[in-house]
Amino acid sequence: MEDKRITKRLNLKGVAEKLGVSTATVSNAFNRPDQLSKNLREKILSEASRLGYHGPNLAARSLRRGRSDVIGVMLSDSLTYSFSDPMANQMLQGISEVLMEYNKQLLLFYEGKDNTAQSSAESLPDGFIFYGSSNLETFKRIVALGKPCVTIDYVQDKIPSVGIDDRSAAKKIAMHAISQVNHGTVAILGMKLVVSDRVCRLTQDDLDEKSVEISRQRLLGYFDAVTENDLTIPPESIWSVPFNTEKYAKIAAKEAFSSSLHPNIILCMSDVIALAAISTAQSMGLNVPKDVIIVGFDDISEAKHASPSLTTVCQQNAQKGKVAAKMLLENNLTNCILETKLVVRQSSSPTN
Amino acid sequence: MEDKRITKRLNLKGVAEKLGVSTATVSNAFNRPDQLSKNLREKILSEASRLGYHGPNLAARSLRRGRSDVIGVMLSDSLTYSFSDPMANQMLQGISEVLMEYNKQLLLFYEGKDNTAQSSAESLPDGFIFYGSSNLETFKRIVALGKPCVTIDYVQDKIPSVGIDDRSAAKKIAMHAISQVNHGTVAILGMKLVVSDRVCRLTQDDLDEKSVEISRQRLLGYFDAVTENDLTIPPESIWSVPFNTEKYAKIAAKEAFSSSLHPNIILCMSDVIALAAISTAQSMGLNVPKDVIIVGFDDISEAKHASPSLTTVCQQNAQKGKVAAKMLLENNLTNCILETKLVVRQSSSPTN
DNA sequence: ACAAAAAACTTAAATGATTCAGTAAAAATT
DNA sequence: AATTTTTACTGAATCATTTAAGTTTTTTGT
Repeated sequence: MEDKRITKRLNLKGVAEKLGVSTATVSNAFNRPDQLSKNLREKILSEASRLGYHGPNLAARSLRRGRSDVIGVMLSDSLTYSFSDPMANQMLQGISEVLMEYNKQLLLFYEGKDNTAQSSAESLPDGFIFYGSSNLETFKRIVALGKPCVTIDYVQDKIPSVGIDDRSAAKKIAMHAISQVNHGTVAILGMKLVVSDRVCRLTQDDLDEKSVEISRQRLLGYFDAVTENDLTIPPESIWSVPFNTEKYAKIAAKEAFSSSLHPNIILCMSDVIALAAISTAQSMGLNVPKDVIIVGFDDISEAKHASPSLTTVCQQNAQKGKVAAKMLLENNLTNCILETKLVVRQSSSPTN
Repeated sequence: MEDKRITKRLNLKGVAEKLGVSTATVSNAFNRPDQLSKNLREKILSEASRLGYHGPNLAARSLRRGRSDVIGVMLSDSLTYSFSDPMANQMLQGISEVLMEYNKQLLLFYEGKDNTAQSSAESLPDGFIFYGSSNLETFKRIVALGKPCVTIDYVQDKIPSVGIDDRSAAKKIAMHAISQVNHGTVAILGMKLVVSDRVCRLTQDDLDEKSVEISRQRLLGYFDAVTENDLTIPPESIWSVPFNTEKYAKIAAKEAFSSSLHPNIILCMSDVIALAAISTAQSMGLNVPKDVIIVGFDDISEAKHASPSLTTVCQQNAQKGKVAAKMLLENNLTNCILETKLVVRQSSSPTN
C-alpha cells in the first residue's frame, strides 16, 4: 500500500488544501465555472497555475466520467506502413482537422501482421474510426465495447461507413482506358487479391478467394467494363500485389510486361502501383502511353507530377477522414458514399 | 452519486464475482501470471473473454499505476498540416516502429496557430516527443510535468534532442551548388525566417529577427559557403516562406525569378520548396539546371522522381523518430546528431 | 510426522477526480 | 420582517484497478 513515487504528484486535493476550499470547488473551477463565484474561480486558477497544477488528471477524470475526449483510430496495416501511405496520411489529416475543432485527442492503434494483441489502451477512447480492412478479431473485440464506431473503406454489417463506390469508379476508368486503343489487351495489377505476402499471378481458383473488399469491388468494376467492350480478362492477366508499395508493384509490373500477354492496357488499383508500373515499363524500353496505357486509382499528389502524368480516379481522402470524424462526434451514424472523379492525364492519351 | 450509465460496464470485479475469486486474483491473471496457479489463470482468462471482458480499463489502471504505456507526440505545427508534410510522416513512421516493438500506444497532440490550450490528455502519456519548434508555453508546461521528454529538430536547454548538423549540411550543399557555375548569383528560399504568415523578402533588420532555429542554422551554413567563395548574399536575395507547402513556395519562387536579381542558384531549405521552385522556373520558361541550379534539403521521395531530379541533402527522418522513441523508452536521454548525405542529381548538373 | 518454506489466494488501502445531495449564506420577493 | 429563491460552497460516494501485506493451503525437507 506504500507509495513508490518519490515526490507525490500535485493533485486537485493538494490545491484545494492550499487554498482552504473543498476539492469539489477546485474541480468546479476547472469544469463548471457557473458553480462558483468569479472571484474565487480566478483565485483558484491562478494559484493552481502558480503551484504547477495544470488541470485534472485524465486517467482519474475519465475513470470517473466514463469518457476521455480521446478518439481512437485503428489503422488496418501496421502503423509503420500506413504513415508512408499517402492515402492514409490524407485521411488522417481530415480526421485531425475535425478533432482539433472539437478539441479531442487522437490515439493511434496499429495492427502488426500477427499482432492482434489487445491493448489496455483500447478501453480509453470514446469512439473508434477504422481505416481499411482490419483484422476481424480486433474489429469485433472493439465493436463489442459498445462505443460508437465508424469505418472508412471497410464495410461491415451494422457499422456506419464512409467510402466510395469502388465498383462504378473502377468501371469508369476502365471504360476510358479501353476506349483509347483499338485492340485492347488488358492486365490488372491489384492489391491483396489473394491472401499472400508475395506477388501472385492469379489462377481460376483465386477469383473466388477471399480478398480485400474494396479490391474485389474494383475488380468487378474492371470486369464490368471489359465485358461491355466484348473483351475478356483471364485470371492469368491479373496480378495481386501484397502491399501498396513501389517495391512489390515493380515486381508485378515486370512479370506482366515480360509475360507472353503483351498487355497494352494496365489497370492498376492504386497510384502507387501505377507509378511503379510506368517506371518499370520505361526501364524495359516501353513508351507510356504509346506502347501501353497505364491508369491508377486514388490521385495521390505524385500522380500529377509524374511523367507521363497519371490518369487516375480522384477520391477525396481528407474528406473521408473529415466525414468519419464528424459522424462520430456528432453522433450521426449513417453511411456515406463520397463522389469520385475520373482524371484523364497523359498516361492514357496515346494520340497526343 | 447516482450512476448515469445505462448499462454498467463489465469490470474486473464483476468477473471476479462470477468466478468466486477476489479481484486481486483476476488482476493477477492479467498482469502477474506467476502469482496464481496455471489452471485458475486459464479459467479466469477464458471466462473473462466469454463474458466480454477484454482486459483492465486503462483509465483505472493508469490512475493506480501512475503510468499508461502511452507516449505523447507533440507536432509543432497543427497536426492537420503535419500529416501532409512528408518529413513529419517519415518521422512518425520511425516512432511508431519502435512503439510497436515496445507495445506502447501513440497519443498525438497538435498546436493550432493560437491554440496553446492545455488538454487534460497531457497528463496521460509517460513521456513526450516534440517534433519541430513548439510553442514555448506549451513546451514549458509539458516539460514541467516532470516526465521524460525528447525533442526532434528542436533544441532546448537541458532537454535531450535528436537532429542533424544543419549548418554544416547547408554549407555542404551550397558549396556544391556554387561550384557548378562560373559566376553564381545566389537566392535563398527559406522556411520561417521571420515571424509572418506571408511570403517575405528580407531586409537588413530581418537577419536579426527570431526565426526557427534550424532555419537559422541552415542560413548560417549557406553564408559560410558563400563567404568561402568570395560571394555575398544581401538580405534582398533571401525569401522567407511561412509554411512548407507548394503554394507559398511558388509565390516566393515567382518573386525571386521576376526580381532584378536574376539568380542562377537557388538554395532551398526544403525539398517541397525546391520542387515548387523547379516547377515555377519551368513555367516561366527557365531551364533547370541550365539557366538556374536549384537544390533542396530533406530528400523526400518526390525528389528522386522529379524532372529534373533534385539535388538535395538526405537526412534520415525515420531514423530521427526511431532514435527519439528509443531514447525515451530505454531512458537513455543523451543528445544525438544524425549524419546527412549530399545527394547530387540533375537539378544541379548543368553540364550534362 | 513435523517444521519450515513456498505457493496460492484474499483483504483492503490507495490512485485523482467528479458530481449528487445537502447546507449555509446572501439576495430577492412579498 | 418573514419567507422564498438563488447563489456559493462542502461532504462523501464512486469510478476500476493495482499491490503490499496478510492468511491459508500445499509442498518440501528431514
